[in-house]
Amino acid sequence: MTKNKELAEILEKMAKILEFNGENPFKISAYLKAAGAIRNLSQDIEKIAKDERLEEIPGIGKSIANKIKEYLNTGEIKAYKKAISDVPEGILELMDIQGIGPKTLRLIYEKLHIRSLDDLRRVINDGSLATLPLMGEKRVENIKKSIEFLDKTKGRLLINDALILAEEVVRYLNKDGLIIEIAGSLRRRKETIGDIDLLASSDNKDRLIETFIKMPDIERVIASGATKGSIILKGTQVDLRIVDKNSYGSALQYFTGSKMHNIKLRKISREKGFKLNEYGVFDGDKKIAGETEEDVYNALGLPWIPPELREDTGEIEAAKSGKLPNLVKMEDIKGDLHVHSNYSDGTLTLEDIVKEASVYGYEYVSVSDHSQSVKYAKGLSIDRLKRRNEEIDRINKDNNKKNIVLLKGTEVDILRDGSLDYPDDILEELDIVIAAIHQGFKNNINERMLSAMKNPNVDIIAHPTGRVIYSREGYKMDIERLINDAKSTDTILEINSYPNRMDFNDINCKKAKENGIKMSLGTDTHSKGMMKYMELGLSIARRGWLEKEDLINTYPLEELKDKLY
DNA sequence: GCCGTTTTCGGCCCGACTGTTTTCAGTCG
Repeated sequence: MTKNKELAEILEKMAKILEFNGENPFKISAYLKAAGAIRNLSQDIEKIAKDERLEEIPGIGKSIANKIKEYLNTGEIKAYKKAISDVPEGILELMDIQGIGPKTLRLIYEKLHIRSLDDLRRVINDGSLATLPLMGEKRVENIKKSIEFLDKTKGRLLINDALILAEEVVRYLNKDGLIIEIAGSLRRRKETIGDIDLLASSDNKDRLIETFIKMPDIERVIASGATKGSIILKGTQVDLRIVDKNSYGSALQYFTGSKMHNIKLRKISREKGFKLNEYGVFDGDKKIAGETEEDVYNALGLPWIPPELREDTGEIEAAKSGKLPNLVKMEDIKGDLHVHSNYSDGTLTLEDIVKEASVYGYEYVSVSDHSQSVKYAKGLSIDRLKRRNEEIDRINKDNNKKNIVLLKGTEVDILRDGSLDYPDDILEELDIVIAAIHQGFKNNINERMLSAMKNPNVDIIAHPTGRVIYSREGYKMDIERLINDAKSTDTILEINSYPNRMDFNDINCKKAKENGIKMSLGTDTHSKGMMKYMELGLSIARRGWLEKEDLINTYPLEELKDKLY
């Protein structure tokens, strides 16, 4: 699906160029909408183009469809090539600076011949920026600070880091019976978060904003008004919005987004003759909903839609026709199928694992230690594996009354030649075999994974992910092919939710589901906090529209056994 | 540029905050 990504990026850049050229704003949003639609596609754009179905994608019409076809056929888009050649290199990145929009950019380009970030820094320092119309001391200062902020923060926060920061702020503000919660992309549980949005309801708005903008460790206050505050905290922008109780539901809906989801809802609202904003649903001057999110959706003739689905990727249509998925929930999860013990590189003893899992009410946990050749992760020799299994047997016997079963598992390495790191007779003795690559990242990843999947002892394939991989150059895996291979070999795909290893993301989940592939949630936990990681994994699954039956670790133990061996 | 149960043109979601100017344009989400 690399072409999907490339095309989405081109269309987004086109939108920026159009914006710089002061084109019709609706044309700009048309490009952005098309880009978003392609980015969220669970199908390969090349396949759709081949089937002549491009224009069936909402947001893609004749003109953009032709550009897509041109790109797929020739590798370039003439209109794009021309547009980009008319725009000075480096000017587009200036649009990422908070406080500089298209009008200002055009102005500084024409009056001061700014073409790069360095140019901009120069005119700030020599004072010429301040001489422009509508440009005063404060605006220059804000732009200066925004540049510093841009330099300092690289990219977006991973969801788990964003959650920790957001919860910190909520804890700090949450005094005096306040209603406060996380909204925005964090509530939708996106893998990465640009900024943190919080919504609150309070009798004393002024005092809450005051507390908010005076939090310790604040780097900068961007805005503070009567109902809204915006700060930079630890390199991340945090927005707080305060509304009255009777508008809380509509405000929560509004600030949860996504933008595209909201735009479509407003459209539906208009079609019904209503007006929808963050204060409620209005029929003329009469407010007909707003206190809860359910009310808002119901007023528009829709059932409540889970935040994780609100991306305008078909959820509104599904809601209309009563076909929303019944998303998998935490209470459906019967166990974790990928945990490391201190036999290999984890810190938890087998007893610790049982103890923690029993708190969550799990029925089983698979102990999936590394195999013998992964020396840096204390991979288990066959001897140590046997000893670990004996301990598991002992613990299971003792724990009968607790109803938790430890499964004998392994995360067996796929070696450089595609063979597995334990002989078949050893693998046969195990309950669950996960195969994964930890070495030879440059060589034939897909081929080696396929050969592992063909081994009847392999139940689950976990693909290489995360820090380990991204730090090695030349790593290349085709996830499209992985999904096809899993399908042809009837192998379960692991959704690995260890922080930073979430490249088997929601879009891939959706695609795998459409191909009828079963998946498993494996947290890859090495220390305390299994549940935290499981929640992350669950959010990927939910964003991928997965239902209970799509995940094998929602099965009770007996059914799981049938499924695996 | 896209779109259509007020269809092939004329719409396109809606409001808060800032800074500069004095009534509002620009930016953001």
